[in-house]
Amino acid sequence: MSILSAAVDVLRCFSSTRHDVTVTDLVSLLGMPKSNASRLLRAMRDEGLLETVGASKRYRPSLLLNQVGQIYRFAASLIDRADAIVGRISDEVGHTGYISVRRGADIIGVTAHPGRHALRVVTAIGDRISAFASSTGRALLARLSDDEVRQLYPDGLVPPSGTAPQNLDELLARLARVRREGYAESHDEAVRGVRAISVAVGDPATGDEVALCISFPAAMASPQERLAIIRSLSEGAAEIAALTRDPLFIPIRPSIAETAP
Amino acid sequence: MSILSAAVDVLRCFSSTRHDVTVTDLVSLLGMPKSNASRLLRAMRDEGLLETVGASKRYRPSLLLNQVGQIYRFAASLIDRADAIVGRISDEVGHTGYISVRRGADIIGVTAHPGRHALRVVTAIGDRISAFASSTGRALLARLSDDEVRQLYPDGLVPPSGTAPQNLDELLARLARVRREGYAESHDEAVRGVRAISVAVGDPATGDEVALCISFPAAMASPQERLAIIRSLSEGAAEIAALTRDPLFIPIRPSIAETAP
DNA sequence: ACCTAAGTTCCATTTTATGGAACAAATTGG
DNA sequence: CCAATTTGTTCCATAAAATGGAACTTAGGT
Repeated sequence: MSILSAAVDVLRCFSSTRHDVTVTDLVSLLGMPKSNASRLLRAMRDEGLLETVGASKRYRPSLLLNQVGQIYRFAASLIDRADAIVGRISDEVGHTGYISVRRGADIIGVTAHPGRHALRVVTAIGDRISAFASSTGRALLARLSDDEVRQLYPDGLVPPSGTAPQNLDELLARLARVRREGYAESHDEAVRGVRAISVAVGDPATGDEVALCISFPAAMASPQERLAIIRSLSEGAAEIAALTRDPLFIPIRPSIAETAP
Repeated sequence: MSILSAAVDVLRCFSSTRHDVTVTDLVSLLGMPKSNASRLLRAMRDEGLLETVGASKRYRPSLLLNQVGQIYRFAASLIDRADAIVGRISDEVGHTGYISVRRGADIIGVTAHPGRHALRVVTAIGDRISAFASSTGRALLARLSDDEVRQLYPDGLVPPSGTAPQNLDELLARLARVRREGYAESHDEAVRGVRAISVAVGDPATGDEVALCISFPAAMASPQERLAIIRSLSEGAAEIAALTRDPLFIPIRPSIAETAP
C-alpha cells in the first residue's frame, strides 16, 4: 500500500465534526501503528498538505488544500455538473432527463439524455417554452421573489393548457409550493400524459442557474418511482448547491427524503 | 523523495488559470519522466485525490479535496468569522470584500465577496501577491516588529508600482502609521484607480492571522463612505479581537470612530 | 491511412515505508 | 511536586514501493 493511500485516508478523517486530528486519532480511526501515524502527519505537514494548529500537536488541512479544493468549483461548470447528475439519474430510471436555463420568461433546454424506454418523452434542445407552464420553468421562477415574477409578466399569463397556471395568482401559489417542497412538478402541461419533475440550483459566483428535470409518461411511473426521482434529483442538486454555496437552494422536506426507496 | 512530495507538486500545479493537468503538463511543469507522471496521476485518481474530466485524459482536483479544503475554513474559525463580517460589510456598501492570510512575504486571498456595483473590483482567490505592496499585506505586516519585517526582506523591496513603498524604510514608516491608525490603505497600487482598506486581526490560541479588506474604485467612494468603511471594518475586527483576546489588535483612533455616520 | 504526439506498461535497481520496541515528552491525578 | 499514565518520537532490519529508460499502445491531425 502506497503512502499516498495512507495520506488520503488521513484526509478522509476530516469531517464537519472533526476539524483536526492527532497521532492517537489516526491510530484509533485507521488502526495504523502510531509510529506510522506520527511520521505520516509530519510528512504531510512538511509537504504542505496539513498544518499544525498553533504550537499544539493537532493537525488540520492546509491552505493549499483549501485552494486546490476551490479549483474544483471552477473546473466543472454548473451546466457540466448538472448534466452529469441528470445523466446518471436518467440512466438509472430509464426516463428522459434534461437540464434547462431561463432567459426572461422563457426556458431553454441545454442538454438532454433520451432515456431508454420504448415510450419515451422527447424534448428538443434549444427550443424555447414558457417558463410558467413547465416544471423546469417553475423550479427556476421559484428562485425569484413574487415581485420579480410579477415584473416578468406585466400583461398576465396566456395559459397554453388547462393544467398550467391560469393566472398570476395561481402561478404564485404554485411557486410558493415549490419553495416549500423543494421541487416543481408538471402533469399534462406541454404534452398530454407526460409528467415532469424539476429541481433548480445556481452558482452565486457566476449567477448561472439551471433546472434539472426528469420527464416520463405518467402511466409508466409508480408513486414509489416518482418519489425516488424526486429524491435523486434533489440529492444531486444539493451536491451542486453545497459546492457553489447556493443560498437559494431548497432541500426537499425530510418526510420525502426519508421515505424508503 | 517520497511520492507524497510528488503528489503535492501536482496539486501545486493547479491554479486559477490551470483547472486541469495532463501527463505532458506534468512533464513540462515538474520535469518528471512521463512514466512517473502517468502512474502518479492514475494513482492519485485511484486514491480519490483527482478525477478525470469526462472521458478525456485530463485530471482535475476531486470532490474530496474540495470537501477537505472546506474544513480549513472551519478549522481556522478565525477565517470563518472574518469572512462573515467582511461579507456583511460588502453587502452593506456594495463593494468587493475579501479576506487574506500571509505566508512569509506573500499574501493569499482566501475568500471573496464580489460586491454589486457595475464597476467592481475583482480579485482572484488563491493568487499570491507581495505583502508589502498591498493594504492587506501591510495590515498584517504591521503586527510584526520592525526587526521581523526586516528579516522578511533580506534583499530589500522590489516595488511593483510608484505608489507602493519604494524601500524598507518607507515600508516601516507606513507600517508605523498603520499601527497608529489601526487600518492600512492602498491607492493605485496593484490596480490603477482602486483603493483598498484593510484591518488585521489574529487568534493567539492558534497563531492564525487574517486581514479583512474592502476594495473599491477610488472614484466611487466619497470621503464619508471611506470613513464608514474604515469604521465598519474596524468594528468587525474588534469584535473578533475581543473573542480571541488578540493582544496585537489596534483599534482605530476615537476621532475616526466618532465621526458621524 | 498515414504520421506524430501523447500516454501506458515493463523491468531491474534504488529508494522509501513498515511496525515493533525502546525512548522521550506531555498530561493527569494524588 | 512527584509518580503514573497517556501521547508522541526515534531507531532498525525487513518488506514494499518508486524510479526512469525504452518498448509499446493509443489518440489526433492532415
